[in-house]
Amino acid sequence: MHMLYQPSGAQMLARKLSGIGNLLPEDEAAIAALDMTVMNVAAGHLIAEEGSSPRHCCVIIAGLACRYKILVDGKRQIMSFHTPGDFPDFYSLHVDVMDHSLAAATPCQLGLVPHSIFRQWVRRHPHLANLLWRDTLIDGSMFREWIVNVGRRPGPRRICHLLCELAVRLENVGLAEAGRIPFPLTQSDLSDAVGLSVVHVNRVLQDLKSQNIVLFHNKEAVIADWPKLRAMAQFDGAYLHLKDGGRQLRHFKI
Amino acid sequence: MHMLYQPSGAQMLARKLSGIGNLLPEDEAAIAALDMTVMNVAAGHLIAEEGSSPRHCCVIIAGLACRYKILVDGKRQIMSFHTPGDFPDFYSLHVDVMDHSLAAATPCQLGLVPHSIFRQWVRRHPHLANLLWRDTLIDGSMFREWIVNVGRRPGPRRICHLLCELAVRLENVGLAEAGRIPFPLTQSDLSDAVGLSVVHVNRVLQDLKSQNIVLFHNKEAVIADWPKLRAMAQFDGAYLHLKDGGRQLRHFKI
DNA sequence: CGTCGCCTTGAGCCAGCTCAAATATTGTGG
DNA sequence: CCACAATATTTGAGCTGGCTCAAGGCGACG
Repeated sequence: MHMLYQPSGAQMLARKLSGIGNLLPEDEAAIAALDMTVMNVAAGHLIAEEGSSPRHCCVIIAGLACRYKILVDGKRQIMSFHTPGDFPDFYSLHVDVMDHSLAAATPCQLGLVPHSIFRQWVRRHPHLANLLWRDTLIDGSMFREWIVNVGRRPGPRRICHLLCELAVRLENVGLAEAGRIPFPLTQSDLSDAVGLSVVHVNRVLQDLKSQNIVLFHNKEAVIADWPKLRAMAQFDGAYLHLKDGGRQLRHFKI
Repeated sequence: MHMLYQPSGAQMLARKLSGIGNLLPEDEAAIAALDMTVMNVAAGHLIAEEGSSPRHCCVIIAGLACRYKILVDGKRQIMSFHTPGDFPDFYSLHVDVMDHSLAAATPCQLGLVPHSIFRQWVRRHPHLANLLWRDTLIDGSMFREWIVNVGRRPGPRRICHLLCELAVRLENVGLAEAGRIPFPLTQSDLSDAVGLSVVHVNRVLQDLKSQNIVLFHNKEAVIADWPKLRAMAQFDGAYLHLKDGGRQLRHFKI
């Protein structure tokens, strides 16, 4: 993602976790010692399929992944996006069968970690285990906010809200700078995330451009007017539960 | 809830947990030894407020609770309902501040358990801890399905899906019988849960009645035609991750 | 330099909305 | 047990945000 220096999986994981809580030196050591198999997945390809039972969890090193379900009439609903540092199929540790699919929304680099390693962590590092648990609970918070978004916000607000969330989360792992975030999604992905039609999403985006709030160039979103975007979305990032209320963020204060 | 015999909080909790996994004898003992303060909350009253930091978790003993957020324009979105045996503010154990409100949708009886007790459990009973973690992850699964419901299903399907979920979950804790479930919600609650207007919900419900699929009498829903309701909802309960795929259910096979 | 995926635009339509008022139903105090 | 208030449901009518269908433009990539 527009970086020369490519952080490792362990580094991304540490960044992510220290964004939502404190890592003890012992936890940092455990993470640094993590031996993950690196794997590349092409855009659109499955990482874990609905109905399968993974034997490992993946940490996203680079790229953007998403969870989704496909309905019988072919409609798709995306339920979350995952940025580097996330470990979105962690829940397979405690839940036997995937009830949704996980795919690479863009080309992704993943680190695979066998379940057994994480189970060991949980046993040996209770503090780290609590932080992992906290992370899965924050995941739940994000789902709840997503429900609100899709259930009660009109189209434009919905899209703005999603942009706000992505901006804050990306900055939190050091992947956004100067009001500019990687934004490699197609309008069709976006529409499946916010529960609108592609055509409508297109029209809303044009509107945002014409109001000089967000611009899209070259797989990046340039957030030209963060206060306006935030206001339009009625965005309050408390639900992300970042350490210190996200005060360490430079561009996208929540 | 239309029962002469009123199970205790510990009993409901044990039922709930054994519906999603196996309890060891040691776990059952820990649950039975649980000393909770029983408390009643009137319909519509808050159990835990957005922005607060509870020092205890509550177990629902009787009644129906819901999580929701209120938007600045006054719209409300309900993100989940909670039936007896659930412990919906468990996440306050690992997340400092409530990012949504939890309220009694109907008169509720709650058992309050101090955080310290649950923390002790987690330390001393790793098997039980994993089951609690599993429960919070299943909560996440339900949120994801709720996103799909609100994001991509047309109104009637949405409402049917919610009814299916409630039916299965209530039966799972022994609170549904003969195709009949307690259904104490107002149409306004329902509308805030599915993201539709009250008027529209009313019309859909009338339609369901006229097709003889579900009838509503006296705070109960009589599911007159489960296969039809299930088909209408395109309901697949896999996401509830009940033990044995929910095969122990008698009326509402998932 | 063709082709494939994505974005854009136009036009007509409809599911679900809002507003408003009538009619149950439930709860309360006397 | 009744009267009255408050809450919930129902109905009608008109409107609109977002949908679908269909076609055209335009990059990117082999």
